[in-house]
Amino acid sequence: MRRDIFQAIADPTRRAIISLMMMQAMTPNALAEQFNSSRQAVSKHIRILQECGLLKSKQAGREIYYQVEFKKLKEVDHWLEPFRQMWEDRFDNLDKYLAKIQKEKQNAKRKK
Amino acid sequence: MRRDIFQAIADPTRRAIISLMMMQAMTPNALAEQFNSSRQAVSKHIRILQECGLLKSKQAGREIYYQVEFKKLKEVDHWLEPFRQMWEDRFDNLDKYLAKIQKEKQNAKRKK
DNA sequence: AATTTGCGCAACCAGATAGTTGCATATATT
DNA sequence: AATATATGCAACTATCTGGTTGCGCAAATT
Repeated sequence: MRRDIFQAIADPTRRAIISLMMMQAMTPNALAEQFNSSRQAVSKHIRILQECGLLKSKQAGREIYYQVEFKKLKEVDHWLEPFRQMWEDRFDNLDKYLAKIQKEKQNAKRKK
Repeated sequence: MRRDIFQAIADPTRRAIISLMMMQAMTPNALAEQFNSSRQAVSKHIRILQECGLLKSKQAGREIYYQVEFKKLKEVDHWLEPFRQMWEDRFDNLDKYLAKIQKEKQNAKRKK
């Protein structure tokens, strides 16, 4: 069973959960009321988010408050890091690359 | 069929493809050689990446060069944006929040 | 012209996933 | 003590996903 953060945020409902819980911890019931989903469906999402470390919980009587562990999102941010400069580069190197390939091929032919 | 960028980068093979193609465009065959996966498996990943706009292609003879459209990754970056300050905040507001809830409940009781 | 190569497409399959339903447990409320 | 509430867990189901296999087509090589 894969259970990494990329997998966790792939689901739109789970992303919505994270957004909803940005400012405050919430209980499963309170969360479920915000969606059309059933409590159990939401609970399953909570479990997945918790298993990958994106949520932590705190029991308060019979209620359980869940809170987002934002630090975990750094992993996504870190993965994006090397690409950040790429999407700022204006130029399109594909054409240049193809031109280079083309030239090499012709050189190879010539040698034969 | 869901086909958004979060779904696309959820798969580790697809993330590896994006990383591999960071510096240069590649053909499906060249890509497949870098993995244990078959050409068809890789081709399927390529299709998914293309469908969500993360790859664009250019035919060169019978070969097809694919290149990452890094700008598309901005969408992920943008989603992370509001959380960025959260993971820098040191303090844990869950305990404060619970204390507040607790106090409110006791006030409610007292009124009765 | 015949063969090889690079590629996409469609059908099929096993395993994962999201959701539902039903049940058990512990804490509040009455 | 009896009931209501908040929650988790397990079983079941439909759908999605990643992979394989087989095929066809177009470009390159012979």
